[in-house]
This record gives sequence, structure tokens and C-alpha cells, in this order.
Amino acid sequence: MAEKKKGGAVPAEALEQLCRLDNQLCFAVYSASNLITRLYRPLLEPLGITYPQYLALLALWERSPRTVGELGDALGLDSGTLTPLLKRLEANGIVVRKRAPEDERRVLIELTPAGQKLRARAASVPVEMLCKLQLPLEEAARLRDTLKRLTRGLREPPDGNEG
Amino acid sequence: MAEKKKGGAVPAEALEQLCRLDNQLCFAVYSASNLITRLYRPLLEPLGITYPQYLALLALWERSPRTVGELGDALGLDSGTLTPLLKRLEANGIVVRKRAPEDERRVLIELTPAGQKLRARAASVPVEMLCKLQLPLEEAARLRDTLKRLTRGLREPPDGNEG
DNA sequence: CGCGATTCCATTGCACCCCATATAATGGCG
DNA sequence: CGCCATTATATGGGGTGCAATGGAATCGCG
Repeated sequence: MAEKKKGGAVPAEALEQLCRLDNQLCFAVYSASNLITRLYRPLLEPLGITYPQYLALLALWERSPRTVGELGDALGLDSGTLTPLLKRLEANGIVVRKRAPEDERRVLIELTPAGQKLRARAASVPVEMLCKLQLPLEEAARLRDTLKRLTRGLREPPDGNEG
Repeated sequence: MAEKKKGGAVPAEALEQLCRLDNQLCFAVYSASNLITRLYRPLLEPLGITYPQYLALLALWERSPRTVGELGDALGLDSGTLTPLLKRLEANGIVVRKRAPEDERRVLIELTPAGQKLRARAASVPVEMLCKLQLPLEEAARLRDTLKRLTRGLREPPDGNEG
């Protein structure tokens, strides 16, 4: 049944092409993400933080304090990832974690003075990174917007049978 | 020194914008990659493999046997990542690892019959994934090519002072 | 052949990343 | 007020991802 040239939904040759690593969009995203983390390392190491930690700080520099849940929404990470990451930031004196007085379930993440100072020291990072990427600004913006649209469209999984 | 409107290389307002998570290309790539791994999970779990394992198998289905180093080049991963991953595939009966007779330093990764059979069972994965992504094919291809160009351009880091 | 340099992989240690589950606090209802 | 469903983090375990190190095999030069 699979040997005839029948073809089904997708021709065999097209399927062959779909499976090639070089043709896969998802692998391109995966590789680019790994590479980006590697490129950030030498920029962030002098600051004593990792790339996911830097992302959490970008969110906190925009608005602080924020709860673990709010950070998770902003970064697309769950508490199993954020809790230890934030504890490491706290151990390094960059943030403090305290329970919200009005709702003891929530944990507020607040920048310390050292965490605030870090913002200035990290100011050059985005520009250095843009230089490393070597992409025309317009193309980078288009790429970013396409990825954001892709991500946003998938945040709410298509259930398929709700009305 | 930071309060004057001097500006240096980048105006303060532009820097503000560069730091916003929503404006960052790298964060868009990072989020998309995490999300993609999550989307693959339900497709690959019935096959008993993870997304990085699936990528390694895609490479092996294209050509097998291959050494650890060749797989690392194809996937952009180093032996510290691949060795345990391949050992798990071996423990699950999907590949075998054996030293190359002509060069005992190399380890050849070969598909078992079960690993070959898995290829057919995974045939629907790329199509299902494309459906999930909900991107027009042409746009997906453009996105992939831009990412590949970005990744390829950065594989060899610009040293700047060799010569 | 001998020996240092190189190559290839394995190991270790640290930091994610996520699912499933646990725990504690809150809110609603009788 | 008690009880239960819900909400917000924490914990545990499996699986990456990578830098640094180690060890065995090979290469290269004399």
C-alpha cells in the first residue's frame, strides 16, 4: 500500500524534501536559537549573567516588581524554569524575592541596587549583538515580526472543537 | 554623565527601544524555538523520542552510519550534548554505537531495524508540524532561508585581527 | 621507531526547559 | 466558620546545551 505510486495526501518526493534538515524551518529556528545563546555568552559573562537571566532582567528593567507568573507570561517560561533562575539571580544579589503582602501565594521579584546598576553596564549589549548578527536592520525587523506572529498565533493552541 | 543629552553612539531613546523585549529579534527566536519544542512533544511522544533526538534521526535517515562529529556538524551540537543523547537512543534500541575499525577514535552511529522502522512512523510529523505552524508555505520558506543565512554567517566568528 | 601535537570522543559541572506533582494561600459557598 | 475548587509557586525528574577537562588513538616529524 505504501509502494504504489498512489501518493496519498503528500507525494513521496515532497515528503522526502520535507524531511531534509536543510529544508526544515523548525530546525533553522532551533539552530539559530542555540547559536544566539552562544553569541550572547561572551557579552554577558563579564556581567555574571546568562542569556535567560538577561531576558528576565530586560523584563524587570521595563517594570519592577513583577510576580513570577507575570515574568513567565512575558518570557514564555513556566515556574519550573523561572524559580531556580530567579533564585540564582537572588543568590548573586541582583534581585530579591518576597511574598506579596496582600496575596501570600505570589512572589514579587524586585531589583536590588546592584540589579539596577547592571542595566547601565548592559546598555551596550543590544547594539553589540546587532553588530554580530550582521543583518540589515530592515530585514531583522521583518524576521522578528514574522517570528512574533508565528509565536503569538500558537500561544493559544487551536482546540478545533470549541464554538 | 548619562543624564546629558549627549547621546554617544546611540540616542538614549533608541537604546530604550532596543532593550524592549517586544522589539528584540533574539528574544523572538528564543521564544519561537522553545515553543516549537513544545509543539513537537505531543507528536514525538508516541514515538518515544524528543525533538533533539528526532533531529539526530532526521540526519541519520538521510545518511547512516555517521560519526558523532559528523552529526555534531550537521546539528550544530557538540559531543557534550550528543554523547548522552545518542546513548539514550541506543538504550531505547534505536541506534547502535561502535568504534570505527580504521580509526578507533571515531564512534559510528548506525540505525537499528527499529530505528529504520521509526522513519515510516514519523513520516507524518513534518506535515503535521507545518499545519500547526499556520504559516503560508512561501513565508515559511523565506523565514527559513533568512534564518539559515543568519546562522551560516555566524558559524565562523569574525575574528577581526587574524591575517 | 619515538615522541609531542592533534583529533575525537567521553566526562563533569552548571544552567536551563518542561511536565507532573505537591504545597500553600485564596475565594466562594453553604 | 468549615470545606472545596482554584490559583500561584515550588519541587523532582528527565533531557538537553555548552565550556572545560581528560584520555585514547592517530599523525607527523625526525
